[in-house]
Amino acid sequence: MPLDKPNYFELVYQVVREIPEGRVTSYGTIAHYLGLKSGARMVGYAMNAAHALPDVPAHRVVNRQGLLTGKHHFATPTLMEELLLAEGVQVKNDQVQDFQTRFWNPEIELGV
DNA sequence: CGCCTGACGTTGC
DNA sequence: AGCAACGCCAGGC
Repeated sequence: MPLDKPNYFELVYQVVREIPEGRVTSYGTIAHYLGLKSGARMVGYAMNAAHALPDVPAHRVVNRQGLLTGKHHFATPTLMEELLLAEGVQVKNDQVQDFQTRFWNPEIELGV
């Protein structure tokens, strides 16, 4: 793993990697957890590069609305939806159902 | 070296 | 309550 990239990406990867199956979280939450106040975009940006890493389930990371905003960046626009459905996450019209219930908070799950 | 874009979020109207 | 604009930061051209 080349350290040419900022630690950002690795930090994000670590958190995303800790996301349990059937659970989802938001970019802003990860950003806030890492201290990237308004770096929600950066998290999504990191996800873009994360597509190369197999242990980074980017499909479990959605926006604040629980909407699959990044599905278009996957191999296929339906892959993200498929993966979530395969994990038991109900997805309707590119939107995660029971998002609030499926929400995974790193600050709580990881113990801050 | 400077401008534009981008998997978001928040605030204002 | 819905829509628009701004802010933040990094990578690509």
